[in-house]
Amino acid sequence: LRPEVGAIREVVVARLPLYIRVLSRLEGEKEIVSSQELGYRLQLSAAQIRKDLSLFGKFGKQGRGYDVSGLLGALRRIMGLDREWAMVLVGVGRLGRAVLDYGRFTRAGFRIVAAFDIDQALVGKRIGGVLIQDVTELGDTVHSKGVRIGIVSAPASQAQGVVDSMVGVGIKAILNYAPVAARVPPGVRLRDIDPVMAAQSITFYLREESPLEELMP
Amino acid sequence: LRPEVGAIREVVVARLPLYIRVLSRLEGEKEIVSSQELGYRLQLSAAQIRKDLSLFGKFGKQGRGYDVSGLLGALRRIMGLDREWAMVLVGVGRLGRAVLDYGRFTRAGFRIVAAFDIDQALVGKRIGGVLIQDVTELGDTVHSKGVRIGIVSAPASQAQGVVDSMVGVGIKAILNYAPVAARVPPGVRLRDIDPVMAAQSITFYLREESPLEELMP
DNA sequence: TTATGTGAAAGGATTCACAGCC
DNA sequence: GGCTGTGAATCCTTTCACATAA
Repeated sequence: LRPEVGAIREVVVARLPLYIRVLSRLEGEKEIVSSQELGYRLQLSAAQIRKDLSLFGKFGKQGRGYDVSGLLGALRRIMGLDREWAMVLVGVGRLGRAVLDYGRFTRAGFRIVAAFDIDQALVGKRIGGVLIQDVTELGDTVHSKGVRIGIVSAPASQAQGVVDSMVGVGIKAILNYAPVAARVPPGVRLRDIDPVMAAQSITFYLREESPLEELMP
Repeated sequence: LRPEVGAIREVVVARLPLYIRVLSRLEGEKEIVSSQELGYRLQLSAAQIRKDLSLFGKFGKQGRGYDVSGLLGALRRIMGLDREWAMVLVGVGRLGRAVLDYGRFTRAGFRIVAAFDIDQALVGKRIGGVLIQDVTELGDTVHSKGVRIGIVSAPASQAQGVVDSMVGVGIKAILNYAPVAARVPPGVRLRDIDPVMAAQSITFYLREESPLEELMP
């Protein structure tokens, strides 16, 4: 078993942070956990969890289960979460300020090291301890601080442009808060954060009135 | 072809809001769009889009494509987005206030009609025009206003309790901003909104240092 | 006895490829 | 010529079920 990053499927990678989240909560509470209990807590099957973990190694002991803090540490290392990650944020409007004020990134090891905007009234100020710079300085900061993750909190109309600039200066991973389907070249990863889409994906199940057939052309 | 809500797969339902998002942006810009162009903009295959849409009816014209506003309207009706949805929010801390201030829900047809907290210092105040009530009044408000969607913005330690209360008073869909794997009974839909997990799911691809093999037990 | 790790089987989702229509 | 709608084929994901180990 020689796992290559490319051999691990994206669905699996997306589940590991879930495992990390429950394990963190379990740590201190109990030493050992079974795939069954993890599955119960995450509403996943026990087999799924065992198979996911088996892609990266043999972490469990038969007849017992998994060592909570051992597994947690291993998953953190696998995901690259045993270090701090620097991020830059572009777009210091209302949304951008909320993101800067959001404490959970810091607690999880993600540090926003600089923020950018085109509005000269904002440039030079600090929000949540972060200096706001002019967007033209994006490249310099990204290079000098070795940043690889960007947060787009610009308005929708400017989001693609911001994404392009980030890609241009070498950013490899983007969290996009703008409600647009941005395009990125291969090799750059994009994650959309859009609470409205989450809400919209749920109303389908609430509209048991008017059956679908009536809506069909 | 008689589509039943239950026959439509969840992956498909999750994509429809994406289609709605591009179509809204396309509306006014052009009249007709092909599955090819939609696929290009969303980084999906044209076949995928045609197959998804075909589950709900024949919306396109061969040789031409899809009528942008016609398709947009149809998808909105299918998703139940041709009406306003009332929501309640529980947990008016920093995060809750940011959600209340976030204008996009309103613009998308989701109205937060009431907010709840246990902190008596907050009860009676208004944020973004929304009255903050004591949590004990949750049931009354949900019933009198016919609310079916809840937003959990309480601290992690209280999130499951809030979810349970919401379920108890008849809420059927929950947007969970708390970083916990909450459990809901069958029939209640839950969507997690967790920017930190989004960030964590991306670092795996950034850590090409230290190959996975070295991390294996 | 209990619970992992894992091939084999089943079940879903996506893509192919083409008939049919504009 | 161009593009949809759709069975068939492929690919991917999840579950089953059991040998294996503590």
